[in-house]
Amino acid sequence: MPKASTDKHYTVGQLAKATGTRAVTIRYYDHLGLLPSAGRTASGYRLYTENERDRLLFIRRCRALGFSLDDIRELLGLADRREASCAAVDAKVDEQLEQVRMRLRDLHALEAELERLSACCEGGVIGECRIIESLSARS
Amino acid sequence: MPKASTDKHYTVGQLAKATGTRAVTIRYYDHLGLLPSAGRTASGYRLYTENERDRLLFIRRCRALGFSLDDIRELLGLADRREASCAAVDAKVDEQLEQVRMRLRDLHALEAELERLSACCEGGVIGECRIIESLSARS
DNA sequence: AATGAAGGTTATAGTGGCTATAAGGTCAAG
DNA sequence: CTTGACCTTATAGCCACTATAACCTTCATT
Repeated sequence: MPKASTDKHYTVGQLAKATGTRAVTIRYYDHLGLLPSAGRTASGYRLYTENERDRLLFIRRCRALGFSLDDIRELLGLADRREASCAAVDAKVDEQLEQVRMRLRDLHALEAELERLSACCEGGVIGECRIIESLSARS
Repeated sequence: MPKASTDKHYTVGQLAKATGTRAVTIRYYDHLGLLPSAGRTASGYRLYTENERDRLLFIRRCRALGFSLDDIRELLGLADRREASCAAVDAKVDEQLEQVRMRLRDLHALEAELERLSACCEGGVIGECRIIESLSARS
């Protein structure tokens, strides 16, 4: 890793473009303390370095995997402790994987039920619609 | 099922038990106008009839299928027009089905990526963890 | 009749992860 | 020296609830 120009600076807007994040979202992360200690220009503009850009990219990758911001806060904390065991990281990933699988199971069930409903419509009037019938109480 | 006493009345709590919905949620639906015109006792308690119980069950079934409350408001409107074509109902179901399938595709991709991540952890320290590496910027 | 528990009522604020709006300050170019 | 693109903050809204507070009603027991 040749760290050539490590002192490149970004305003929020530039960082937004560089990372595919909206500026408001960056400010939101700042507000939450996820992207802390941004430097400021004399006039109060945020100034980010490559360090913070990388941190933001890390956050966005985690978000894309479905991690909550709280999860990400933990992951960021772990990532900084280079000598610690990575068991906790692995556990977080496995936990997230399990949650995704649970949601998949739920959605598959939903899909099946919606398919069933869709198939039973024969194109008549609502008074005879099996979909509405199915959704209505007949207990 | 002999529908003996069609004028059975429910307080919120009773309706909650009868439908597996929380009382607060029922009041919330009332507030939104989804479960309108509940009668009131002299002292101001809501009083629901079997009509409203059925309407609530309809809402809950739709919710279980992932429909938004706005969708449900539409579906309720449709369900009442017994002579109208049920094409709109069918379309709503198909649209919801398509959305569920989209979310399924997204989640399957997430699952695959998380599986990949999980598999690449070899149980060392964080400094060498491939998961953290994967999540960190290397562009 | 008094009391206490279990119900009911309202209004308001919080959840998560942003997004939208308002009302203003800064900066480079023409 | 003005225009327009950028930046700043604070606040409110989204969805479908959930939680809290402060109060009122009903019913059973003493």
